[in-house]
Amino acid sequence: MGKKKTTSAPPAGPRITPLDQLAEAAECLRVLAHPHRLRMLQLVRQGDFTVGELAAACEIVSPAASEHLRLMERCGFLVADQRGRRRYYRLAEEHVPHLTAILTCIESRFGAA
Amino acid sequence: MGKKKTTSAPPAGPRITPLDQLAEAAECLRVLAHPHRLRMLQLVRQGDFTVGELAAACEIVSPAASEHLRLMERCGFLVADQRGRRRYYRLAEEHVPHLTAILTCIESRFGAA
DNA sequence: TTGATATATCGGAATGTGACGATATATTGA
DNA sequence: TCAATATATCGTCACATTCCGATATATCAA
Repeated sequence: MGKKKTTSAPPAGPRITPLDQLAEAAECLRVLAHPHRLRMLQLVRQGDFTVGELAAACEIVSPAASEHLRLMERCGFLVADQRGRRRYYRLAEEHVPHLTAILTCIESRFGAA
Repeated sequence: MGKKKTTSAPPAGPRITPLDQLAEAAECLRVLAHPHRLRMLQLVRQGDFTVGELAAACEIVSPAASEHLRLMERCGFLVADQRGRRRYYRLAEEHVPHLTAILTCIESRFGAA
């Protein structure tokens, strides 16, 4: 039972995260936990899209898409710039790695055409 | 479509997932989207734990922990075996890769002691 | 200007979730 | 057997979310 310590073993600590940090993480996950929002994220990963385009891709009306997009903008996942009467959404740079990780995980499990 | 976009991207498939699959994915994410459940998953990644141990680690009462654990068991994330009056939970083998990916993502963003 | 388009916002109904307390069941140990 | 422990279940309540329809605002096109 002597703990044989190999070189460069990862930190053996129990790797737990404070509960208030996990609460933040859970909030982020709740934002992701919606089929239309997931599809919107899949799309904006590949370029800019307008509210109407994303609504059509999700087969929902624009007002509904607008709310989903604003939610994701408020929590920092998306950024938008307005050009004329259109509003173009794209992924926020800082979240690209995390969102990519999660979307890749989902696609590996549920497939992507 | 935005014409200012540099459309040099190859016409690779838009990598979208059918909405009903995304609905399943969203359900899974909703299960994960809770601070106590996230901590439970962090713990059971490192071995088996009883309901009471997980409740203590989350600073909640056992009945609450019991419900969270049963939810994660029903959706396939956890498996349990009963030994005496204790019930030991651990990660379901088939979900280890996906859960590891997501927990790693969370820990990289929110830290883990 | 007028009319059409794109997006945003509001109100309300339906639904679901989580916390909580109380109780129930089962197993161990004395 | 009895009492204590470990876990499960139930009922209820407060709260948030989602969807829908209607309306509001802003911008473009003619």
